[in-house]
Amino acid sequence: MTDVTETTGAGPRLGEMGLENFAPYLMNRIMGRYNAALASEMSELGLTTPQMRSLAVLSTIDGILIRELAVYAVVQQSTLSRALDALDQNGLIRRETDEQDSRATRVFITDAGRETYDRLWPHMAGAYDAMFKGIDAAEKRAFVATLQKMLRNVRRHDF
Amino acid sequence: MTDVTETTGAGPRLGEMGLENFAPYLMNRIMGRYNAALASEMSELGLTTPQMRSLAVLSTIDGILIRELAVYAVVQQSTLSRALDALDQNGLIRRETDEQDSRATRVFITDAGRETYDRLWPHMAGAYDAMFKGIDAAEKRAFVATLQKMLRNVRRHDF
DNA sequence: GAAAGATAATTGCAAACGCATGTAAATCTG
DNA sequence: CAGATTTACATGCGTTTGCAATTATCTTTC
Repeated sequence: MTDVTETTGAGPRLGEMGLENFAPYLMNRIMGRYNAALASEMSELGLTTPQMRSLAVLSTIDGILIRELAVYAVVQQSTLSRALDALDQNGLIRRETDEQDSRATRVFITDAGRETYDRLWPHMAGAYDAMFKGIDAAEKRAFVATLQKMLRNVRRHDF
Repeated sequence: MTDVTETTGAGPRLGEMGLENFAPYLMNRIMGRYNAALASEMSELGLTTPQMRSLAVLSTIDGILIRELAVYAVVQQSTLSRALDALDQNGLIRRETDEQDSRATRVFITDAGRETYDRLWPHMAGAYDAMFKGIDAAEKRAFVATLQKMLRNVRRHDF
């Protein structure tokens, strides 16, 4: 059977398959809203998006290397470096030179950082729930499984 | 049954459900790579991301209002305004005051713009195919259907 | 139908971003 | 094992972005 969402080669143009069937368009629209809504709520907590993401990642993987954190948080390393400066100054994280490799730096979340994360998380959870409203557990599971395949397709790191 | 991806209320923390099961994280990672790869290829064509998206949207919905284009292209209106300046100067689009409402402006893609779109599209199609490698038509359809529900959940416009 | 309020697009300006470079340390090579 | 290359992180600097204010027009209200 023919599938207009199959673009291999020159493929169907966007006009033929329609914007609303083009997954990257939909994903950018959705994440645009999700990120904008969250950024606006974070500004009330005095946090930028890179700062929020850093805390969120560190809440699950503490003591990570800066270059790894940049991948997880989906921010450029130079941007992350400055975000970490701010978090450091506010006592939310701590940087420590790696023991094996003195070029590398590990980042640790502090108790104050965890407290900030605790205030931050309900906003992320709220945005998440809003996004999945009316989508049952099975559909959500299938959706996440596909996302995991896609990430494996496009990522440039082993994580 | 319990579902750790259900975050309603205070919900499970990110650490409990795991980053790799948190859809917004996965979507940001995937779109981060998709957009970065595309942006780098576009720079060789002398186009920025907002310019690329404008042409892509206009290829399917021509003569759209600027404020609508901003929504479809997922760019701030002030950013779009400047992107349109550049596209205009390069003769790829044309701005025309709306007939009913002289505050509003409609944007049209020119023949040169369509030619640029024709050179641009294979890159978008390539990134799209890479992203969905190993994902069959049925899974893709289900995935897009979920995305459409999600967009309806988060969008602030009727389109 | 005039005044007040809302909406469309642009633009000034400060902040944020990303590229390229710098510095330091590790690894690879002959 | 010395020199060359690569890698980690930070930072200088030019560009881009986004917020807020501006201008112009439309809509509502009394």
